[in-house]
Amino acid sequence: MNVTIKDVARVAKVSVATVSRALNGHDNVTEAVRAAVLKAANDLRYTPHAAARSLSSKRTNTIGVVLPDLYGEFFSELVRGIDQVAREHGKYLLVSSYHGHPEEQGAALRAMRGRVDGLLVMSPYVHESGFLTENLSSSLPVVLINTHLPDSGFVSLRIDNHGAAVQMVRHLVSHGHKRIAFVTGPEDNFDARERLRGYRDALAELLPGTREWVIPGDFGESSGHAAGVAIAKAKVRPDAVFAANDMMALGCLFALNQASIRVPEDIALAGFDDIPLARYVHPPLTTMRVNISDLGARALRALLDAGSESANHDSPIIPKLIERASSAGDARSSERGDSS
Amino acid sequence: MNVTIKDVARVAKVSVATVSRALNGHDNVTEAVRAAVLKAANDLRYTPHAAARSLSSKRTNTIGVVLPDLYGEFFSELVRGIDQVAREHGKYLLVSSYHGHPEEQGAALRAMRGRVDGLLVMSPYVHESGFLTENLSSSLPVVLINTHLPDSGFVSLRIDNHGAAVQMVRHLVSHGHKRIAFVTGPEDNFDARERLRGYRDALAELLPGTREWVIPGDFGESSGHAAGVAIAKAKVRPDAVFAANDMMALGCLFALNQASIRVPEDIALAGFDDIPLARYVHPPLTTMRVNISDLGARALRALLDAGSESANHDSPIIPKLIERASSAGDARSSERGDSS
DNA sequence: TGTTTCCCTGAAAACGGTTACATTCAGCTC
DNA sequence: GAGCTGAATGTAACCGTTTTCAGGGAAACA
Repeated sequence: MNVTIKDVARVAKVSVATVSRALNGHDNVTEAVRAAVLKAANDLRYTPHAAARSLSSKRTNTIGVVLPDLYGEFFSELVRGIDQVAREHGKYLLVSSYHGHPEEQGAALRAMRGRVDGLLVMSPYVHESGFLTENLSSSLPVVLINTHLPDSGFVSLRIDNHGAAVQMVRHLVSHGHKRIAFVTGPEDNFDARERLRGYRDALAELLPGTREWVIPGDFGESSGHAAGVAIAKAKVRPDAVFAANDMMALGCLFALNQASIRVPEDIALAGFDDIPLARYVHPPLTTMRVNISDLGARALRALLDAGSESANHDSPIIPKLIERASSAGDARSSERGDSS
Repeated sequence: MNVTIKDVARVAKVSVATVSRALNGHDNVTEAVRAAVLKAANDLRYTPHAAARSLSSKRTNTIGVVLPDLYGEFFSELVRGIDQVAREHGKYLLVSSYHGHPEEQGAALRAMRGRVDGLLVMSPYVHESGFLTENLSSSLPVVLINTHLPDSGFVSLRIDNHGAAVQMVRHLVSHGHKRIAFVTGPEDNFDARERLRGYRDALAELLPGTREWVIPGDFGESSGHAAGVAIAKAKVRPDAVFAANDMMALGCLFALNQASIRVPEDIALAGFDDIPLARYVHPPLTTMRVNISDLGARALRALLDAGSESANHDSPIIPKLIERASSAGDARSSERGDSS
């Protein structure tokens, strides 16, 4: 059996209430008594039982993080940002993933009851919004990350995918490209949709009358490769290809290489995300950098701020254009790694 | 206020004890009653309060994961493996990081009391073993990951860094290389030490009489770059460079490129880890692949198996040699990405 | 029909804290 | 010195479950 608050009380010769007060830093405790309690607690190597504490105090000091997948750079960066803020505030992180299945997500969300003080939820699947609202109805404070859930009333942090896509198209156009193809992400992914929408809007604005050129993709490298093959085979090729994420851009790059199409001389190429790989491939990839750890950090701050509505959490994260050789006029000017 | 078991009991017109039994699948409950309880619970959208439950049942269904850093590929892969097994067993993951400071690690470990049923701990810092044993003394089952803690009695999963380094040196030697330099990792890192030891042992065995050539590094890309610069400046250059991890190998590669030293024609290069980047650089990097998610999965399985000592968790994870162009005799034979 | 057995159900005691409320006691005031 | 005040401490209720124990009723048996 583990040592409980009663043991500490007995050793310190005070009541459990006093022990509780002393350890929690309440001010209505004599210094002498507090010292005695602390000493006893130390001697006994006492650690409060978290479950008991949260049962009576209704606080867990734990934040639930529910993500669609614990995979890859995006996830680790997001968690890193969240973790940083969490440790600043002495909070714990209960992470949970659901693999696409909405029921699983619902179960994960519901099981958080009594475990956490608040919830960080990311759900980029467009069709799941129903499930989401249904399972979030509880009284827990929630902050949504990159999740499309209009009029839900939840605080929601998002990336300005639309604006970033516009920015990228603008960049390509400014380099003289006219026929710009776009490789899409999964249809049910909100980010992918927004990027596509940005591409379309920018095209309409900057190159009125141009026909859009949309190639389906799924965010995977191989779908990018397929897109590249399709482009290589096309009678009329685009001047530039804008892929909805970097992995597809890389797949596309390989396909173009195989077809002996030079990047950027023959076709310019751009991606989205700025994954670490992007700067290392040849030519280095022009892309939109998203500060993911910042997204996570902001999300948790917003959650902890709940109540004080002062902060304007609604301003989206603005990705930053990272201009590298894959879209440059001069392919020789390559960017090197961080070690320079 | 949230709906409690009492509400369910009232609606189902039974006692709370019966509700508890019915919901937990005990067999001493009439089917009719169970159905009524389930219906009531469903209607009320009842979810048991986790803290209360674990207070009385002494089980939390949560596993604590204490890692040195929530950063990068290693972390996300490890957690992915752990998460997979966790969801298979309906467990939750409470993750916590400590940033180098041993006291922080101790605090993180102690604070897990009453929160988790078991602990997965990774602590690659050699000097921390004292703190570790001190804070792990609790009655929690623990599995160590890649942590050097001799004779502690804890189950410990590890990567065979020594054997893998030997394997790599053997590979380099078999390609005719005689002067093989080694770029080390941080001194207080156990993996780094083991790899260095493997390099030394292999050298002594395969090339007796050869002097070792050890260049300090810290696992960061820039230290690899520095090592490359040093090598480029050396009067007598090595035939091959074996870096204790891939990031340093990449840094080294850039430095060699800058110095117009060709890889692998002039100097062969090898890394360790097989990070995704490794196959994309030019030339693709020969390295040792470590199945990190498997490491995580095995660790959690070992933890859940605690008691049934049948499984032999002591067999280390054996990394696999991934032979790519950076160490090949013929630099032209390059390996492409996954999309092929 | 009376007794025994067994199964289902309910009452209540944990679990380990926090906290509202009661109590005590020292220090003041008059 | 009695009465008052307020701070320090103790007592006990409560948080929402699980689980032990006891009770009650039906089925089985004589």
